[in-house]
Amino acid sequence: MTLACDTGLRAAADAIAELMHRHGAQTRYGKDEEIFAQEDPADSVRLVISGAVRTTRLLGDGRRQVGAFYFPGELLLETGSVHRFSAEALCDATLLTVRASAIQATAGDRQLDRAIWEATRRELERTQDHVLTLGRKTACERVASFLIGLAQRGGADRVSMPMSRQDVADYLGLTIETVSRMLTQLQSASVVEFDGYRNFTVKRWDALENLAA
Amino acid sequence: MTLACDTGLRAAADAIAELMHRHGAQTRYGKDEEIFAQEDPADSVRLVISGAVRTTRLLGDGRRQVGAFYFPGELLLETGSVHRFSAEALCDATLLTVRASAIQATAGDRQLDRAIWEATRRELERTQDHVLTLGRKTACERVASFLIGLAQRGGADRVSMPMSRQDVADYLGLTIETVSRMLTQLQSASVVEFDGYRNFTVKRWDALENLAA
DNA sequence: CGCTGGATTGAGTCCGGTCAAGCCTTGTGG
DNA sequence: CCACAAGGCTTGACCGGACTCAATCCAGCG
Repeated sequence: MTLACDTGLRAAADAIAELMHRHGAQTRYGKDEEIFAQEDPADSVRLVISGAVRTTRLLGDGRRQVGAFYFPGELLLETGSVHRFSAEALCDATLLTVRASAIQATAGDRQLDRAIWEATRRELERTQDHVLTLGRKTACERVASFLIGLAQRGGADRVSMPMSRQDVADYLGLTIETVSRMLTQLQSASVVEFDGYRNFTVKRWDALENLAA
Repeated sequence: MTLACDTGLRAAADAIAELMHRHGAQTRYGKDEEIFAQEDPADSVRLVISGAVRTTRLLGDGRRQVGAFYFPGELLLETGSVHRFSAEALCDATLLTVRASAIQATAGDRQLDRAIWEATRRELERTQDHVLTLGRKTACERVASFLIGLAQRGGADRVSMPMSRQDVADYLGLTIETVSRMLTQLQSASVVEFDGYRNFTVKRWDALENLAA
């Protein structure tokens, strides 16, 4: 578990994927099915195989904040002993779950430590970016940043957006109406083009990146 | 070093404090002096001895987001190879700095790994709370949450608030005017009482916690 | 087809931002 | 020790971006 330096990172990622496939149990979840709940004991690491997942927290009066979205190949891990978020499947999804005890049983494997460390580090960096977005960006900039994030992770030209407008709103600290208006606006400006509610293509990358600030 | 109460955690915290005192170089920084800059190589871990520190990020057009504040006993570590934030002293401050290479030289010390891991875990959790605050809380709730955080870390009855209104605003995603109005409001409601700009006492804890949501 | 629930669109409101004085501490120099 | 300057903080008036409420649209599905 070392701070800097990227050598061996790929190997670490492979190590955990391999370990998870060896020790993990594969589970299918239906749309909106709960994967774990807030306050549940956090004793597992999960790898998304297919589909997508959101993590959420609730405020006493029902206000909801989406913490993050997870796509295939990404690790869903909570670092404490109790879940601070709940997690639900955005759409039908398959996850590979490994109990922390199984991981500890292989303790001494530095590559594994390394992989979990790297996942946590990435999570922290993503969360820090999220703070900047929520703290200092306008509605339009938030939506643009969000679309960029999706498009970058998607890889393909036509980007799939499996979450609802409500999920996007709760992720960006906005309302569904505002999200909808901004998407319409971006489309009118020919920056992106939607086909259906859940798929879009980036038409003008430079414009989108400018709008994201 | 005030990490939680887990077994061995205290020991881990002590381990890093001890290591830092053994290998670290103590440096003094004046008010607003830069400790490290965004984009600088991140090759050190720092322990705050006295004073306080803020980390900040800038958007292209000058909008500023404060990532976090660090007080004595807290570790200031950036997990990647390059700083994603800059750090400045809030007031005159003393820090103990250890190069990552010195830490790697003692690799094999699991307690040390553990301490850095715990610090990162805490950082992630604090950042996640920050996201909830920025995404879903009102101005008043944000300020109340912030005061609670300060008061809890301070310990004493009379809480010191070493950062400026601008720092608070940039931390909470508000303007100095709004922060000021909320503080006035909380004081009018006898929830807190300020003496001077930089010190306050919590008068009604229950009310403050209610207001923080 | 018609139903249903999510998404869009519109009108009006309000919270927090902006702009502009004015105040208060703190610090400096006489 | 006081006077004064300067910068940070507060307060007020006004504005505007995002929220609220409500009507309508439309894609997906039975």
